[in-house]
Amino acid sequence: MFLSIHPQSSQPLYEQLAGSVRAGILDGSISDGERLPSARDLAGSLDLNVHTVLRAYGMLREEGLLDLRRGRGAVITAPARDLDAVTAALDTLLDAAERAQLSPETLLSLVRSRLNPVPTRLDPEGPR
Amino acid sequence: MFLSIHPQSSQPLYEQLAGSVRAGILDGSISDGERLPSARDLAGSLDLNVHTVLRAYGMLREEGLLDLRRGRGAVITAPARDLDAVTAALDTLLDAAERAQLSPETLLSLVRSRLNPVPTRLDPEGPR
DNA sequence: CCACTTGTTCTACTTCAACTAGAACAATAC
DNA sequence: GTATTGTTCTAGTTGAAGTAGAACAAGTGG
Repeated sequence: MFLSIHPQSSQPLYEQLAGSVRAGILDGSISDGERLPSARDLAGSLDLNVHTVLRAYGMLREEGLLDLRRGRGAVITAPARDLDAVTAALDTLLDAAERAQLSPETLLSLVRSRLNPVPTRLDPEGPR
Repeated sequence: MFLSIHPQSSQPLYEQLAGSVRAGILDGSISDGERLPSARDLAGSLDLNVHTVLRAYGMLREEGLLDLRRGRGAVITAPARDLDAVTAALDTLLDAAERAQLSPETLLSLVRSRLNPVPTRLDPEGPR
């Protein structure tokens, strides 16, 4: 199981860690029912703080990917998914984006705007 | 021209602004050669600081989307792009992701990892 | 030439998320 | 019971984001 962290990245550590677990689930290197290291252990081996690891674990639980219980630890609860269509579509998208000479930032903006049309946080006044 | 900003969003204001301009270029509401408001004007109408707007403008310039010159302002330098293939591929991807029951976070992680395999900032030690 | 506009480049300050640190506590495993 | 492990606090540091003001340089337009 490869959980890699880049301390110099602009992405928050807990995001990186959660993303790493998600990627592991998708590519099959982490399978359903598998037990992740305890937060304290993982924090030790990745040289992170326990709270940072627990924050990532908490995110994954909210996404339904992880089951957390005291004394036992973190267990993957990811249903089997068929990703062939997703990876194929992603390949097509990246190819099309390259042909259109879209920068990575632009493509990410595009994807983000489709995934999250409006900010979810409380926004009493709305857009200006 | 719609440049909308959500002050409550988790995304930085300058990122939102840059993303809004990118989106405007893509959907045709901002066209090549068009002049954006001066940083001071835009900051006034969006209720932002001048530096925040200039930071967004600077990002867009680095991406080759904007030409900045003193006294004249900000002019779009976006080449015409054919986005039909991109939007079609994006539709397919979102559909496939929904079928596979991937959360938005997971899908974004997936796209990000394909766009940016390794963090670009200086990272003397590499992953741990 | 001259006044004005506008980006460029500084310094300085505030705010807040991210991260670290330590501790006490509660549920679970063995 | 004992050890493990997540849960929940408080508290502190760090750095990016954002604001604020000013001086400056290169254009625009009269």
